[in-house]
Amino acid sequence: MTINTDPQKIDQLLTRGVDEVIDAKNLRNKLLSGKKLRVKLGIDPTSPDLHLGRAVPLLKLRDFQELGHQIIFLVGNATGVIGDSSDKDAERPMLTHEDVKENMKKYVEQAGKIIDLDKAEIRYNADWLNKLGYNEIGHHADAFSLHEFLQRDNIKKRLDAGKRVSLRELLYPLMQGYDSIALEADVEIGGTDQRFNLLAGRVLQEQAGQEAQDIVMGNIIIGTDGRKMSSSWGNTIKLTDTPRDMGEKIMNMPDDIVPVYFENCTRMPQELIDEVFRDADPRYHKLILAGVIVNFYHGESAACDIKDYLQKKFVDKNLDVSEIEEVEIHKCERLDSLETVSILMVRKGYATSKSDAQRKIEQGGVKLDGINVSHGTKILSEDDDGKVLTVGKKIQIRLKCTK
RNA sequence: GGGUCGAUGGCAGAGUGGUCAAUUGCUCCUGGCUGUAAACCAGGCGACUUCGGUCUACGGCGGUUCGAAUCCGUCUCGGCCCA
Repeated sequence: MTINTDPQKIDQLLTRGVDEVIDAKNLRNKLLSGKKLRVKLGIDPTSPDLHLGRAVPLLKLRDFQELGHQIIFLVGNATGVIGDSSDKDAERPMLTHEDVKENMKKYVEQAGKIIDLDKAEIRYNADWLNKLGYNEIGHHADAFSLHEFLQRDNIKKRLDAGKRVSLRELLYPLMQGYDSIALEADVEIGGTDQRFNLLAGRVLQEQAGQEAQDIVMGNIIIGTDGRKMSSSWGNTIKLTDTPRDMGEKIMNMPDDIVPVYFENCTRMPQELIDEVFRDADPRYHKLILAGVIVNFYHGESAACDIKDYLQKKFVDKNLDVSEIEEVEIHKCERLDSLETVSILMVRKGYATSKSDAQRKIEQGGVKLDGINVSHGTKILSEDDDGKVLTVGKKIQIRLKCTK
């Protein structure tokens, strides 16, 4: 495949969703030269699902791929065990190899929704990192001073707060940096929180006699509640989310982060985005955004369906009963009857425990066909077949009773 | 290695023998308001329950006591200072 050197495309590549490029001039020239570049993105399998935040650099990787460059999707099965604390304000616990292995499988598959895996180089950094000995590690470590490490903002904060900083955490940048040597990377993509680690790659590559990689730092997007997107906050949109979940999360997000998502999480042309924002209605922006994102991850027909659904649910507010997710009522052997509302809620994860379900009911948060479920434990009956159960503002299901 | 302080619910952080399922703040949840969200206001926030209660929980284990998050011993882990 030939390398696309269209200057306009290259500009787009170096700016959209990008916070900073090092060394911008050098990278631009390389891209214009028509040379096929080796572009690396590493992701540690620290949680089972990729989310839209992680997808930002993946989309950037895709941009490179579309221009014809060799992309490398690096699974951090060695770095994942050590754990990077770059984006954390606390020490990250070491994971077990089993955890990492489990997460790894799903990662590659999910990444395949964004990049073309057939043309990508998929690598695992345990293949080289776990072969290093103290001799080499010592050599790498000598390229950095403790002072540099301590100057990192999050490390400094933790030290000032009297929190523990493990020596292990010093190893992380060395590992990520060595990956670049092993892969002979020309470019590395990462989030802005990765700055230190990304720069470590440059230093180590030069130490090893390679040309230093250029760095493309993608924006860090915020979560659906306006805070930093993080799996532990539960404010992520996961790539594995159903179209409906994706759509509803988007409709419920704060208005002012919508443009951020357009820029970083989609590749909708800027002119079209401007067009969308000429309409002042935030709900309209969100509807479009939901459509674009669902289209990308779930396909066109899902996107049409979801826009229709969201329009009805959030704008027209007259959702057809038939469009509400159907949940089957189970039997409850202990009660010798059908299950109760609270058991159903716990089973479906709408409440964390029966006590929690009971509280929601008592507070008037649970309705059956628009009527508050009364105190005590409402036992469902066959008469409830087809009735709509609402829990809070967001959950709505239609009950189904099979005889 | 020595000294010293400390470990409490998702987080922060009170409590220092019974009135503690544990003050308070944040997060979170529910209701109200709103086009959604936010903000704001109100309530809630261990589990189970026949709604009388019952059980589990203040780093682990063991002890003192009628009774322990609180006292003692020991172990594990962390901060700070010294070497």
